[in-house]
Amino acid sequence: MSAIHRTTLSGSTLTPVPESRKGIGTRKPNRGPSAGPGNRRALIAAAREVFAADGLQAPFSSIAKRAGVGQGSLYRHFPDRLSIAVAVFDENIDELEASVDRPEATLDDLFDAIIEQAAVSTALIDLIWENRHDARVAHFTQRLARLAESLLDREIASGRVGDHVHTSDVLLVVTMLADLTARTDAADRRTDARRARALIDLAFEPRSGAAGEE
Amino acid sequence: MSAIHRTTLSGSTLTPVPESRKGIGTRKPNRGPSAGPGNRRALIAAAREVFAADGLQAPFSSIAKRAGVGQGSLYRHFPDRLSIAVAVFDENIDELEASVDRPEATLDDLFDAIIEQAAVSTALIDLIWENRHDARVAHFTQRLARLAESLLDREIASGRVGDHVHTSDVLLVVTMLADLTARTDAADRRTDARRARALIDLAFEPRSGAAGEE
Amino acid sequence: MSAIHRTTLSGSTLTPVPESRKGIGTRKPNRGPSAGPGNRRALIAAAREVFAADGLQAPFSSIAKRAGVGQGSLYRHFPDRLSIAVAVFDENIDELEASVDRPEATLDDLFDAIIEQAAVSTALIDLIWENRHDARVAHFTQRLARLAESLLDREIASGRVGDHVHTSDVLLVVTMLADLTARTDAADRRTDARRARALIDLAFEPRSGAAGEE
Amino acid sequence: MSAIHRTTLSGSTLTPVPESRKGIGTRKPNRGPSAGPGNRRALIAAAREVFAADGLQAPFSSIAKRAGVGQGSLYRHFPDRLSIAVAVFDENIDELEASVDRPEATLDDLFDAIIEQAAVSTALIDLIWENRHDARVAHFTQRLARLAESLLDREIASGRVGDHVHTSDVLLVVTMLADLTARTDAADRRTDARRARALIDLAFEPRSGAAGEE
DNA sequence: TATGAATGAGAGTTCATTCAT
DNA sequence: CATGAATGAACTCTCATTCAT
Repeated sequence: MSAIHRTTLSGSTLTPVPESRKGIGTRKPNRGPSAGPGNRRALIAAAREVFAADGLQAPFSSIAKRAGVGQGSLYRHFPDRLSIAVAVFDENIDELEASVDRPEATLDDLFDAIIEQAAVSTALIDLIWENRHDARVAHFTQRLARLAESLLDREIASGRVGDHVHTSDVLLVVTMLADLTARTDAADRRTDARRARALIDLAFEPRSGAAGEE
Repeated sequence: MSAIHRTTLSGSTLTPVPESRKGIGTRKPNRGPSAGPGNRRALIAAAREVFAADGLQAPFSSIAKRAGVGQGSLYRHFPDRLSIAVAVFDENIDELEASVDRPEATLDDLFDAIIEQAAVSTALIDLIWENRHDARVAHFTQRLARLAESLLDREIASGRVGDHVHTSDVLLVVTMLADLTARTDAADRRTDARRARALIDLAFEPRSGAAGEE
Repeated sequence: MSAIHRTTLSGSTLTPVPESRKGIGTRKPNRGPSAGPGNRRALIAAAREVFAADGLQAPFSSIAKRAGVGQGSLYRHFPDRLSIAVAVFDENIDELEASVDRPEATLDDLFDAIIEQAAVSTALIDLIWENRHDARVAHFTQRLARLAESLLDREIASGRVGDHVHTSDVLLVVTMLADLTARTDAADRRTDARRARALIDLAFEPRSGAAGEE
Repeated sequence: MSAIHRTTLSGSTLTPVPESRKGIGTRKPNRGPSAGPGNRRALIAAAREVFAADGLQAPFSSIAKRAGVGQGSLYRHFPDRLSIAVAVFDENIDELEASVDRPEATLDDLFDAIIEQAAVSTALIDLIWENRHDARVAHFTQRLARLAESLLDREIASGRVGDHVHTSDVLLVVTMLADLTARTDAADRRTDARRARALIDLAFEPRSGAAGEE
């Protein structure tokens, strides 16, 4: 009965959205301004789940519903799709930094983390690349770049990666990897990811002819 | 209170005659069945443009409109989104084969051709990967694979590519490349593509241990 | 070639902003949630009229239009045809009970009331019989049965109806009568109904062999 | 995938219509004028099946499809819904006459035959009563009346039916019975029909006070 | 400030009817 | 005269956004 409007081509319906038909007219009491921060967190969490399950084009209202929050509040906190998407992905980068910003972390760790976030990453990638020029987005392209750069420097210094590799290469590869993993369904994911990683390793390894770093 | 929908049979169980159909419609003349093939071609062309401009989720009706064809005809020729997408991409693969199926063609030519088709390729990729298991799609995954395979064999034989590379690697790379190019907007496209190609070359080149270089 | 549907997020994966919504719309002001109950009543009244005039298959949207209510509100209150039909018919049964649930009421009163509701009853009957097994419908089959039963008991006790008549007979007769009256157009309605009632009287009257009349 | 347009309230999908997607463009050869009568017969048979399976509001085109005939031919033979419905029901009355127009036939036989035709009879009844005043329909109201009359006369003469019963009563009863049977689903059909028949018998039996015939 | 109902434009799909072949 | 593709209006249902409470 639902899902008629869904496109024929994408059919992800992971979490079937509670469908809380609690009868019309039972209105949650206005909890007042103090609910603000809590609502914001709930909305971000809900958006993450909804985007993961239904993609970036999921009904905006379903985010509010899943967060247990009024539509109005959603609009207050996040006036458009991009703003909530940015909030979600900001958290994602937080995670990324948390798991990668250690002295002993390697590029491989970054790739692992990216693959880990695959489901949400489809959206991430779509977002990053499509809105590359939006101010709100630019800032986390930079965060990602910073991350990539520090990892890369270390890897090159340690000789595990050739100095022909630039930060932009890493970002390129992150993009591709995220994309690839996100598209692939669970069954093939591991295989495809491994294959891609192998290619990346080959491309990144120090080149024989090069003197490296003296 | 008066009967708004009078029916053909005058009883309410029967199909109401749409109010507007009674009027003197200024409808495009029925060009007859001979319009069929032309319509089909127009639809595919329109779909290509529409998908390229607005993505795979562009209003289905806009395809009909751009093709200058009735909605019904669109549905007759292509009962769902996938079927017209397949038609478009079939043509794409035709082009691909045409430009790559020569004895002297290289993998680089394939990559060039893919990048050339970038705009439409977003959709292509979305399609290929999301409907990987649909019979209609499977067949051109195969066409693509065949293409990749013959090119790869030749490249390996000529020593330009290492024999550690498999057809599936080529397909992976094609996917990633198409995706990347499609997302990138015109300005950065050339730069990004060149960078990605460079990485691919590194990953594909014959490995030192092999008989390749000395 | 130019982007017809620019999206909120500026990327093609996101929801396009409908061209028209940008313009200065002359849309009816949002009267707020307080309009709810009024809307609901208006919708039921409109549905009654529309169903009566055009049958159960009248355009669903025409109900909203006649009620002066947005389509969305119609769907919020009544997610499908059956639910609004049930609401209408529930009111009908209310009326029926109001006019028949008196100590001095007779089966004839019930029949009169049914005939009175004839126009809406076509739909009623179609509904009751076609969705006999739907939970929402079952409940008012029961209300009707209860009504019929209490009337019947009284009639039999008073000797006006034979005890060979069961509640199910009354329901059968109610169905048939409603159907008949609904189909008949105004001119013949009175005649046909009278004739049918006469037959019913004959079928229901106490049988000679029974203890009824000495 | 289909059936979206179907009303929520009616869900009869007995015969799922072959769905002969024989590819677009394979056109049956024009068999010339000689196909006329055969087509007509095929159309009537198809209409009977389609109406029985999907009701009177079944897609007009599905009749042509099931008959294996072009839409144009359908329109040529039967310019509107009523005309083909009339043709179908004419055949029905033929059958009725065939099975009832014997000296030893009784009203019960008529009722049996009507019940037998139940599936198609829904439509029949809808038609007869809604278009009672259309010239094309009037004629078979008459045929039916003639049938009823001759049976009734015989029954009254033989004393099995009271002379308080008129032809119009029989027609009324036929209508009601057909309607009832048509609506009822297979499981309850027998029970309901029996119950109704019992009531009819009571209503039709010779009345005690009446002197009968003599 | 939070809530969620109200609003209506639009997208997808069906189907009556026409008409070139 | 048969065929069946073409046409497009109509109908259903969805969802972004506003706004009274």
